[in-house]
Amino acid sequence: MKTRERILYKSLELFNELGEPNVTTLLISDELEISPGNLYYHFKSKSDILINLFAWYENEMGALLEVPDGILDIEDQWFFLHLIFETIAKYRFIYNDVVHLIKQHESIRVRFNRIVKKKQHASLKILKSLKKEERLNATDDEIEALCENIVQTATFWLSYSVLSDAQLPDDSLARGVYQVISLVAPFLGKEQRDQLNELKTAYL
Amino acid sequence: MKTRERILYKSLELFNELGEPNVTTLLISDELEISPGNLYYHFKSKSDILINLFAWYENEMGALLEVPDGILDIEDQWFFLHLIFETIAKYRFIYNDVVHLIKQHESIRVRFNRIVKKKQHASLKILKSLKKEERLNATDDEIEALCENIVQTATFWLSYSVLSDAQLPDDSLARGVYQVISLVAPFLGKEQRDQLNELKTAYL
DNA sequence: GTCTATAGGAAGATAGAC
DNA sequence: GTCTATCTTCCTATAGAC
Repeated sequence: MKTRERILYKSLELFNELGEPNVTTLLISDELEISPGNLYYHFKSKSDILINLFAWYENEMGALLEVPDGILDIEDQWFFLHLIFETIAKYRFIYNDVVHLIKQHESIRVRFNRIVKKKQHASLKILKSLKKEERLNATDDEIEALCENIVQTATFWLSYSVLSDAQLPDDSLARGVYQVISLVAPFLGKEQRDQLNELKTAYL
Repeated sequence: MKTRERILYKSLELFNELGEPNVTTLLISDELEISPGNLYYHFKSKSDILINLFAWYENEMGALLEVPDGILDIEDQWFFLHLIFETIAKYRFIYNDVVHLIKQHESIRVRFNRIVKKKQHASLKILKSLKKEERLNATDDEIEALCENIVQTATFWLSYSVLSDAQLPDDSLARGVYQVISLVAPFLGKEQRDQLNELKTAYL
């Protein structure tokens, strides 16, 4: 692996573990056993590293959010949400720091906002096709509020779960998925609510 | 107002506006037109200021969470939640920074966690009495998941709403209250769902 | 591409006079 | 209680040799 890439991977690891503001360029270079000067040969600033990592995240999450066409079964939703949560976990420093990140980098505010909009759009799409298929029983107002709650929960579940347990426990992804589906469940038919319970016992 | 108090109020204001890590002791003293030395006469460190503000928050939120006995009507819930959201808004630097705050101050982790537990306990209490009165129709599993979602939404709604709008808009508190009640609504009877819609048109 | 050395600056905190 | 002056430390970033 080229040095440039090694720097990015190590930064991601350290940002996630310690939070971006607590990771110095010196720490990154130390951990990689290269000189700080070398790091600055590859990146002109610490922000530069951050922006590059954000671009990674943006691409991965963006790609995921393209596909939610024809996701109808609870199991498909479970799987889809799990992929979303994995991506969030992979770049959790962004989520833990959002408010600061967007305050300090206007460009990130715009781009992160675009992702949030895409998430809302994806959930709306799924909910509307569920309604069309008469599997979901909800008014338009209810769907709108539900949509916001889904995205909000997906966005901050991991931050929330860190509050109780210092470490990120293994099952907290599955738990997040379960929480999101619980939001939709009361609007579903009996059959699908039972299916959710099965999934719960299987994964939690 | 004594200098000590003025420092705390100004710090709270600046922490909320800029985020705690971006507020220096020099900035605080500048804004108050006192010397940095004077600030350090009253507080032995920046953390010391933070811990004091956290204690304020802890007291106010703790007091609020003592009372949710006999809250049954949607309107009472609306009012109660509004008080909660106001307190969160007042100390929003804590919520925007939770993950860092608890990583850097173990004592805050424990204390914030205690508040979260109290919040869960309060919602559980309300939900259980609603069920007992047969106004709420949900299984124990559903109530448990609902409870988590309520607290999660209440905790991070403000951070979430900052993502789309740079400023905190006036109605975002009411919007947060509405989102939380929307979580409960599908488990309520028709009469109370209508009541929620009335409240929505009244406040949003 | 990589190193060493160091500039330049900001932030937290203290000493001592008034 | 409050001020000025200053110390120390830490961090980002650059210069210049190899």
